[in-house]
Amino acid sequence: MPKIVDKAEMRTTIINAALAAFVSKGFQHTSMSAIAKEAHIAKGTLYLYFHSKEELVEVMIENHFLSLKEKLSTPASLDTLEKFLAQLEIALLPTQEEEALVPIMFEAIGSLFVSEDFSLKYKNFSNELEEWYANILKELQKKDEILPTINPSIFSRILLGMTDGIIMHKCFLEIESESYKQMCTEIVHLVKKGLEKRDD
Amino acid sequence: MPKIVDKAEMRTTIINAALAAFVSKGFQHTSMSAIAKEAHIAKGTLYLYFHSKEELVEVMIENHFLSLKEKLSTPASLDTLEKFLAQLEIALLPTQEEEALVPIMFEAIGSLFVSEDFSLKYKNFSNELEEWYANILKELQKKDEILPTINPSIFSRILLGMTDGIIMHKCFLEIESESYKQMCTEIVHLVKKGLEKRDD
Amino acid sequence: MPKIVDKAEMRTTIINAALAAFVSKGFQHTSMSAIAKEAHIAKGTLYLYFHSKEELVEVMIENHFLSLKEKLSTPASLDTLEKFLAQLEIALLPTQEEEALVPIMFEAIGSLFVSEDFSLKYKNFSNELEEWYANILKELQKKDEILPTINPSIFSRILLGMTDGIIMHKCFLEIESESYKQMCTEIVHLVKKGLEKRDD
Amino acid sequence: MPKIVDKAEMRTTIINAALAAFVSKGFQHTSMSAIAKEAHIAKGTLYLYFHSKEELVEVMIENHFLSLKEKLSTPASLDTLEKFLAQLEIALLPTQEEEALVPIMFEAIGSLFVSEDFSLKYKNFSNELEEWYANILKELQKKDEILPTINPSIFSRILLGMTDGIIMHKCFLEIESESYKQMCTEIVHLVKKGLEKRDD
DNA sequence: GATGAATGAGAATTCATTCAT
DNA sequence: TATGAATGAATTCTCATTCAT
Repeated sequence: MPKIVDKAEMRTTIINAALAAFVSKGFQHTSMSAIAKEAHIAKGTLYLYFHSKEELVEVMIENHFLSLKEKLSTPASLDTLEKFLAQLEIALLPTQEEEALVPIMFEAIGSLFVSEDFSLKYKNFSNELEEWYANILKELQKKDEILPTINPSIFSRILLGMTDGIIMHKCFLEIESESYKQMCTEIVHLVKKGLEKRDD
Repeated sequence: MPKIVDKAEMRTTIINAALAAFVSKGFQHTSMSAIAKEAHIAKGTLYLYFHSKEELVEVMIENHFLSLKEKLSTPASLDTLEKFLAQLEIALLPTQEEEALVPIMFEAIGSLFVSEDFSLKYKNFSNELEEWYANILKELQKKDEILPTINPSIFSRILLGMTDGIIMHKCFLEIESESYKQMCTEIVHLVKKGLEKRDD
Repeated sequence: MPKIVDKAEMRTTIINAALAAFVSKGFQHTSMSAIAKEAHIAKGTLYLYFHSKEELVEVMIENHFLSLKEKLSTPASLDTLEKFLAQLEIALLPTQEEEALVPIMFEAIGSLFVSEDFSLKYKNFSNELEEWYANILKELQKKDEILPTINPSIFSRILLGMTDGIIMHKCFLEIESESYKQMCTEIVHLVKKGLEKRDD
Repeated sequence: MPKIVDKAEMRTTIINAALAAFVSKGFQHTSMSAIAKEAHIAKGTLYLYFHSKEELVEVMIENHFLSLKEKLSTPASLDTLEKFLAQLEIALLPTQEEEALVPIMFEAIGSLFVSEDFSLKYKNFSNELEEWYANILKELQKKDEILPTINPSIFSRILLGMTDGIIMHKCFLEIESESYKQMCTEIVHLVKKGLEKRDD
């Protein structure tokens, strides 16, 4: 009688364990053994759920992408500049978990980028985000909430790059919480000025 | 007398070879053997110039930092908002070499960040840049070129994070040249709006 | 379930293989690869049982110490000078295995002696042996079997040094069996003269 | 115009440097580089005087043997038991330099013993010593100074082994000076009893 | 399904020796 | 002669992956 195991649940457990291990030792210095130990399973069992270390980390990153997407409201609900800016501010605040993930992500992504496959996924994800932002901006333009001269696609890319850069600095440089809040406020202010119609 | 070698030149040669190897295979998948081969020297020779792979990559990154610093004009010469914005635009355009370095940097930095030593260096470099930006902004405020309400330190951090993020996206996502130019123009425009006094 | 292995047995197997390899090539000229080959296991497997070459040789030496100790009778049973001398004669006759070990021991011990840790263990073992001998001598003095003027501790150290030296010469110089027997007889005789009361 | 260098002197200098280096780091952990540095010459220069590390250490050991031989008085001068015993006592007291050499010797000898050539030399040296001792004992027997029943050859081997063993213990076990003196006295006493005619 | 012992390719690093200058 | 840069074989050790139980 085989044990009934929820495969998906087990994968999640393993990914969380892997994440915990990566956070404390870094990606490349964490062995599959260490991950197994952290997950309280045997090394061999790991391979029943992930065929390789690479797959494991790819799924982990994909999950991270998905969770980021889930944080995004539906475009429809962001129908005013104010709401959009509020969303931006949220995007700038990583949860503690995300924050821990960032250095790992960089290390892992760097090493995964040799794979054409992975970099494609990454680009797709980025494009999805860009579209999401662009759609919102287009809607806001239709509603005359923001400058009509803005190129939604270009501006979206800027927002994405900027957000990632700011978060990255926060995570790598351990910017203190108070300063970071000011930075966020200022960024929102900056974007507001950039988008809003002058003569309001 | 033994062969006379310009030690510094040799180090540069090796670093370039390493960079080339890293670019084609990624940092952690590049062995010291491969670097030696790329540099057309023996494995042992490598160790005459760098005591470890870690040292090699650290020096490589430090060199990158230095070359970034050298790109910065002296603060004194940036005495108008226009000049400052021109500098910003330059900062957003990585040379081809820098562009290749970026993914490597992330992979390596991720793995080096476990070392207290390295992360300190990184923070120091970041702080230097911040100061550099902040000094310019203060000068511009004195000269009444930009809004007095701006907090130079906070705004500098934003510029740094933003710049890094935009460049990172360019490098990882292979944004096409034309779009990227538009992004740069738009960013400069955005920053201009954020800094300049409205009622000019 | 994975293969069930008697860990202790495997360690013994490996140690024997290592010993065989050391005997034919010397300690420092024997690589871990060679030991693995001799033990008919993979290099990696070796490291499942011993974390380093140093640990392997330390355990090997410790085992040797233990087997030497086990050769010693209980002090209580050596209650006459004759019995004591018989024990001494036994101590002078290394088994074939021990004989092979001796040159290895010297080479390894020489190189291990840089480690404070190891030299401490070695001294402790030596001290134990000294105490063992000294206790016997004290008992024999109590029983008026030997000269009361003998200093048990000093005499024990002499016996230990002498024994080691004689065995060492046997092993390094390949003294022929017949001569060696005569040497042992003579030594026992010498010690007897040194210990016994003249006017018996 | 070539520098005039006394080849023999240079070899001595190098050997002393090597010895110093070996003492502080052990034989196998001392590289030729380190020896060169200690001798204040270049690595390449080392090879002008010794063709290999092995040759260097062999010469070093041979020198040690020679200096030991030189410590021996001429047999003719040891014409009484008392004089012989005095010589024995001297043989038991290594100079500070010799003492440092002993652990090195063991490590090096162990590793050199794989070479048939070297072990032969070692045996020859040992045989020479044995003969030297045996000759003295024979002379003493002729002069009726010691027991005629003693086998000079066998007894010599015992003395040699014993001496080496005692010195070895002193060097490895760091026996304190006072105890060691007592041991020496006791050994001399022991040998005296073993050799002298009872009814004196 | 689960286990963890076994594997062996491959990594970083060392160092005796050579050789161009 | 003297030098020390260059070499590359050899070494120790790691770890992703496999597989017998």
